[in-house]
Amino acid sequence: MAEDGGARSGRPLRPNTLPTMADVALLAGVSHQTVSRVLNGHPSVSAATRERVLAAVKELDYRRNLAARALVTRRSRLLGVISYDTTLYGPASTLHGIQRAARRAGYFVSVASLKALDRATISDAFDRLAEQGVEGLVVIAPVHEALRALATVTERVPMVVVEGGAVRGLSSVSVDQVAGARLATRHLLDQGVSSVVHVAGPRDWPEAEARMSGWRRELALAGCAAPTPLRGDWSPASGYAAGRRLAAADPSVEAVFVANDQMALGVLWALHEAGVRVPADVLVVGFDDVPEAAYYVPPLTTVRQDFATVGQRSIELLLHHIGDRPSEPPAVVVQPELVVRRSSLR
Amino acid sequence: MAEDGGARSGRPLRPNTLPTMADVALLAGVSHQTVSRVLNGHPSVSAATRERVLAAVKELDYRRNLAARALVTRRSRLLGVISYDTTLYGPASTLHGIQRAARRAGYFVSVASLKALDRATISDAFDRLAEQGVEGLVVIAPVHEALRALATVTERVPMVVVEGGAVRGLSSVSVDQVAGARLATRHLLDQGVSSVVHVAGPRDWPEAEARMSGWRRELALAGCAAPTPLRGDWSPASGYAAGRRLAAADPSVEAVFVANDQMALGVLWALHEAGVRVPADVLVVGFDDVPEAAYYVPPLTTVRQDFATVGQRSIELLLHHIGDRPSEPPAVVVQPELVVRRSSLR
DNA sequence: GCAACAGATGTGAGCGCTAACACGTACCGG
DNA sequence: CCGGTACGTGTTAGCGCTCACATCTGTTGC
Repeated sequence: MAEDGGARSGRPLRPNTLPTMADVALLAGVSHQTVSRVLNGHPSVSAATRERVLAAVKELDYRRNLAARALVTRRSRLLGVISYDTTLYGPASTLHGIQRAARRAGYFVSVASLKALDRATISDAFDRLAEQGVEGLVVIAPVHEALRALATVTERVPMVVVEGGAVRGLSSVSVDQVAGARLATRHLLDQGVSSVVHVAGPRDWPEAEARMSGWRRELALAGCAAPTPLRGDWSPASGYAAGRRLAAADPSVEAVFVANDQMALGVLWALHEAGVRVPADVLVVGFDDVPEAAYYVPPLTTVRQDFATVGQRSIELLLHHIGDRPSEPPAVVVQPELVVRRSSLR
Repeated sequence: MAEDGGARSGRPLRPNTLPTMADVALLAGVSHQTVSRVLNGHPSVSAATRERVLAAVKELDYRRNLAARALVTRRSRLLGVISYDTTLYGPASTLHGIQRAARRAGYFVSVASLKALDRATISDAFDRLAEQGVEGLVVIAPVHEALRALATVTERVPMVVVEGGAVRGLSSVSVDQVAGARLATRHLLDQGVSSVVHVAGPRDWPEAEARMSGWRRELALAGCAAPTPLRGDWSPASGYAAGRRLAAADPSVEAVFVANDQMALGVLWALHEAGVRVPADVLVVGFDDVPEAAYYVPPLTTVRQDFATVGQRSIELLLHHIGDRPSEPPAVVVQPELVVRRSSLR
């Protein structure tokens, strides 16, 4: 065991350079090809040779040069991810799921985290990933514009779109936003309210649109007219603004379905500030189930999205594409789940 | 302009293969070396030739093969990041800062996001990054154990540690946790309370220890005895548990300094549930300034850590190391900032 | 008018690895 | 006892690129 990190016992061919297969081969008294075979788990290597090679690898602290490997195999073992603002809980969790699934499958992940979603930015991100030789692409593209930009990328790289709504020809993974919104709205109606107000996400976001349409559908089913939704931008600040308008304008509001938890937090605070009690006076439901939602004041009823599963499924789908399986399920839909807490219980 | 993505006009040497420099060279009527020069911005290329080459590049939709480039230059232009749970706000923001700074400097980033911080996991992550040929490493290592594991990695890869406290020989970037904690404690004392209780983070986290010692120091300066701190694990749930104990045990508690915002959220809810009013009965201060903190009930006074700057500085420091500048500042300290909101104002 | 030079371009080698094939040696049946 | 068939191992070529150097212009100085 080479526990003394200071003294390298092997004599590399050239100093000041990382050891190569040739160095290992020399030390083990075999050819570099045999070293390669050992490292790649090729069957036809005798146990004794394998031992000797592994010992040499350990002694030299040798590690393969993946660039050289990629060059000759024409496979980078790299997957690319294009994502919007990985600081947010949703994308961050999805990305985490992607990373884990990719690693399990023996792939690396290269991430391009964008601040904007215009065509130039996306195309630049794509170029960077293409140069790295990514074998496939996951696009966490929550905005219509991004998908339009992507459509102009006429590359032959397998691609999976996450949370972008349906796109012609592209396979996608997403949470059933409409179903989630209906769950939330239905739940509020079940509490006996006569209607439900909606604080929506920004236009141009398919997720926001889908949640809105689910809310509309469920209200229609219950025979309620849908009031004009308020618009936010996902931020707590915008939720706060919406909450203030709600509290000021209309004392008849009985229930609010907010398009995400962060905005719901803003709404809760605005209502609290205005002396409106939740849930006694108004019921509130959010969307996402961020880890903090259970400790909001009051604990927030919300729709849980399993981002980890979304990430995992997107990699599974992508790997199928890379494997050239001809016809795969073009779309994977993950079902959301209503998590009931006090904010919606009378 | 090749606006029609469907028709590739160039005739690659081999079909079914991405175009290479040779293909571009052929089309432009120059040598592959000239293509290389154009792409690398080498000065001695005539304007006319450059134009022709760029046109060929565009027509073939050519992109460099970075693996081949890395092989010959012996530079991967890749930086590695080892981080703990990139789902959390702090690491996610830091990572984002790192990515941006790295990209600006022309580097790619490969991330190993760990779920555990034992030696085996860290060493595995290190192996994966080393195989990729990372030129430097940023370790977001919030736990003593990780640093110990890292110390056994006897590699010659430049390394910067983020938020790990001081480590012998390793340069580091961190927020001045002690100063932040003192700011928070001082502020509470300034409100006229006679003492401050602390809900601390887990043992083995240097950040938690530093915040605790800052709190101790400031209390000592004010001549107060420091009560035994409560321990949490950073989660809202653990904050809630601490809050309940606080509310139940001691009606004399006037102020609480909580080691992070998530736990503070749990504390706030526990106090609310117990009928303890914040800030009327008890003052609360958190740490981090997550985006939601301004909308907690009540809005939370907290200590802002500029994670983006931390990420950026860590890359700057790392690049200095890679550039073989002999003696760089071994440690960069970013100053935190107190953000006063209602939870701490009588 | 020719050496000296600078700028623009081409040529060859080789980075570290894997794929394909060639080459042993041992063991089998006829 | 020889051809076949394993199996283990070595040899060679080449992935796509950049580096060092060679070459080939055209321009300048004396």
